[in-house]
Amino acid sequence: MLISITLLTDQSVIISSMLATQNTEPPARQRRKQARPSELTAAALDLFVERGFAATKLDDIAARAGVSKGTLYLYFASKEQLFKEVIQQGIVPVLDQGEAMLAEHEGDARTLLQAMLLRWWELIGATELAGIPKLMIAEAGNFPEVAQYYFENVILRGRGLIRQVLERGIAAKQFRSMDLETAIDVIMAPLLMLTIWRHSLEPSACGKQDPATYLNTHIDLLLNGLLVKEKCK
Amino acid sequence: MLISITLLTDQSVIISSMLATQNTEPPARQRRKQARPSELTAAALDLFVERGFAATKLDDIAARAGVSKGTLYLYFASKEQLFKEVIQQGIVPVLDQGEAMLAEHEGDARTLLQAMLLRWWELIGATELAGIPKLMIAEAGNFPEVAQYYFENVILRGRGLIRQVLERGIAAKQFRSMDLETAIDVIMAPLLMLTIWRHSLEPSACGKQDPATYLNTHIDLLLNGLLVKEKCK
Amino acid sequence: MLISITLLTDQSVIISSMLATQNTEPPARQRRKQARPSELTAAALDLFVERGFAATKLDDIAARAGVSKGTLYLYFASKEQLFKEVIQQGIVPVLDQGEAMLAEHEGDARTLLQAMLLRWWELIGATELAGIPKLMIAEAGNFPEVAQYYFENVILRGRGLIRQVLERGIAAKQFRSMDLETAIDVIMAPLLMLTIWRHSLEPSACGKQDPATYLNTHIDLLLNGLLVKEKCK
Amino acid sequence: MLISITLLTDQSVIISSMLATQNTEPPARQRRKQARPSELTAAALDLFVERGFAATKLDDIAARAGVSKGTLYLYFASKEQLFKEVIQQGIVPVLDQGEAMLAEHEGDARTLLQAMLLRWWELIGATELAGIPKLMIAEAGNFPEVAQYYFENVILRGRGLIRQVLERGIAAKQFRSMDLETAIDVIMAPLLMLTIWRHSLEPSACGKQDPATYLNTHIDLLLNGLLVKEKCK
DNA sequence: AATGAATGAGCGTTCATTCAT
DNA sequence: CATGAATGAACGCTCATTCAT
Repeated sequence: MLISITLLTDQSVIISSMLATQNTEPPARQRRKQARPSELTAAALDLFVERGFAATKLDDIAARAGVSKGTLYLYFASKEQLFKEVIQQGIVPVLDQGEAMLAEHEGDARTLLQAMLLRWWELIGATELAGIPKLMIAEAGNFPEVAQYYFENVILRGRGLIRQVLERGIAAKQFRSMDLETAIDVIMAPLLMLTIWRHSLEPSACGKQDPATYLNTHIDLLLNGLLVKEKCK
Repeated sequence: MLISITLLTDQSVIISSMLATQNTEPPARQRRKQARPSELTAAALDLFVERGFAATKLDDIAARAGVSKGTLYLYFASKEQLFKEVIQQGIVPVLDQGEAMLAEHEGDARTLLQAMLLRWWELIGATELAGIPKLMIAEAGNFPEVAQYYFENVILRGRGLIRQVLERGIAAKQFRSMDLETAIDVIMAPLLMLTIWRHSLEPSACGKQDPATYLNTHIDLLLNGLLVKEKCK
Repeated sequence: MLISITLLTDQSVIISSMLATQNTEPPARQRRKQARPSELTAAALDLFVERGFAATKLDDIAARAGVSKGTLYLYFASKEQLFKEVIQQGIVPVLDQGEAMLAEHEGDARTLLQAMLLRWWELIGATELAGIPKLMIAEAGNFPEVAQYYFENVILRGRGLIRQVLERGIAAKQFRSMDLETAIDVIMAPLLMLTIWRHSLEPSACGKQDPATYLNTHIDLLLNGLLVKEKCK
Repeated sequence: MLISITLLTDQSVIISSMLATQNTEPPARQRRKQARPSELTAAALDLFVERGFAATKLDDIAARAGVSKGTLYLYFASKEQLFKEVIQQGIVPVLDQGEAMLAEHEGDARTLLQAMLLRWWELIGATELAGIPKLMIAEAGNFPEVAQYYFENVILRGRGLIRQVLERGIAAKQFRSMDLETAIDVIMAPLLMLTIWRHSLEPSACGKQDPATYLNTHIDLLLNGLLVKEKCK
């Protein structure tokens, strides 16, 4: 446990530094035609997350992106199509990175699990992509086709990553044997809730502690549990 | 752990029986005047959860409730007012029960924590109220006033219940010392995610294990952690 | 020819009196629900004829009918559906009358032909229905389905009426033998052009003679031809 | 009549040969600068006739002409201006030819009338210009200024041509005396209806006889009438 | 109380027109 | 000359809200 605490402390530093690394601007101005679609989806993502699909007006998306309403239709056939591309183009690339990371990683399962959760925070939780889970949850009922896509290409793949880590740890007798699927839920739920929270009720709440502490405590609890360990005499 | 397992097994039975206890029909037909408003909010809740506030038409709510569209305006001044009452009347009463339960409970913190989570499932997770968290998350951005109300009267009070249990357990040296607020998050997040999941992506997903197993595993992991305990020689 | 002239003179009187018999108002005010659709299609017909389908705005139709734009959608699912009903409900009933008339008529073919053309003028040419041929011509390319319907239920049936009269006259040696289909065209074209003219270029033209004279001259030319008859010595 | 029949047979040959003389391609590729405007109006005419003015998009015109949408504005100040030029440049030159033909023609009125109607078919009815009457009819209400122009420069001049022929025939005792204006209508209506028909409902209709037969029968009926001539003993 | 016909402001979408390249 | 990205006014259609019955 002492090691663990020390490690966690170190990670706090790492996480904090990660949080500062965001939004590097594109270098020059050869934008327009190429950059436009992602500018538009970025604006749309913000507003869809903030207000939901139906309550977001195309005028507002266009205004936020600094274009006129008609311009949206040069790039997306409809509001619904815009929604689909917001989801698809937004988060799928991240999964590729995650799977690459798992493949190349060496080392014990515990360290790997920590690294992956931190990486998730770095690539999703701390970026604007963090709004997608809330958005997808809110709109799944209205876009079952997109929900299906999201389930297969984001959720299943993401769970697969965690599952492999847990299996590796159980095989190495590092982790207890457990119901894998539920364990994945328990691991991811606090992280997802954090991103959901930040895009929903947090503005109506009072103070909130920093994510670094949150992640550390979550990982600590996850690894060691709530109960006081029996003393070894 | 052996004790724990036994207990969990027992709880499975309890939970399973709880899951069967739902949807008790109102006894007779003295409805109309008194029951109307709650029939309308019930219909509205279903549709708001399924489609979101903006995408739900008053026609559909009226149709589901079996009345005409104009009738809604005999009971609610506007669609927004209907939304507010759906939230307020839906979930606040449950908190009263929870606080009463905590006040009268005696016994060790571990048992109390288990009992409260099971009770939460019984009163919220297994009922139609389980849709409210998803709904509130989705609409908080559009109804900050309702979000504020929800935060103060549902979230803060609910967290207070868990916090007291944790404090009791820490004081009795049954629980480790930890960051309380994060611990509350970690405890509640999987349960909340379960209800959210059921009202969003689950229809697009394949099979899902039963909630009893889920709750048991969650509590087990929560209490004991992921790591293999060091052997005591 | 002397007989013919006398007859034509009489017909002028008949035609003139026919022209005065129009638009008898409905007696009472049990209208609303029943009368609304036909009020709306009447307003739509006027504007569709005047401006064409695409150039007619729903606002204008609603304004002319004295209702709001939304009201149109209580009776017609779309602008296109409104167009279809304007055509179908407008002119098909008239064909029923025409076929009934033919069935009961006795007498020589020449008189019957004259009577039918006059009847056509009375029921179509002199009413607001006269706008439908122009409308259908202008929009056939955009609504092939409606055009198909119009062809089968209006044009074919109408031509059938004329064809029977011609066949009756040829059998009785009253009419010359001729290519029937072309003869039908030649008979109807001036009448159709008259209605088309009145709903298109007439407002841009100067004076125009009265329809009674027009019909008389047309029938006279039709029956006797342009050439001076060779004297019989 | 025998003479007449023989003549008509000859005319069938003439007409048939005329029908084959269409769509002569421009010889070489000195196009671009000079030919552009007429390429654009030709494309516009096709689409205006097929769909009407309002329902024709500039994109479609540009696409059919093989240019970009912006290019249209290098030659026409607006869509409305394009419409005007389609009408004006399309049909006015033909009237010049007609008037020239009348001036130089010698011979009896009957032959002249036949020749003029055949010529009309050759220059208008059998070419793409045949779409203009339908177009003008459909859009007169929306473009009164163009309608006025069309009336004065096409209709009045065209009627004048026929009127002179009729007057010549009446003066020569070849034609009966009649109401001239109505006679012009009766003569032209079947021809106009033929062109209108071909650009509107014909695609929705079944088979159609050939124009040569149609013209012959029309002229025969026009000259001799429907009634059986009284036998001369 | 309950209805449902009527309303009209508002939104998604289209398309004639402009203009920088 | 020619392009095509961008615009914004306008239109079809929706739906929360009202009110006469």
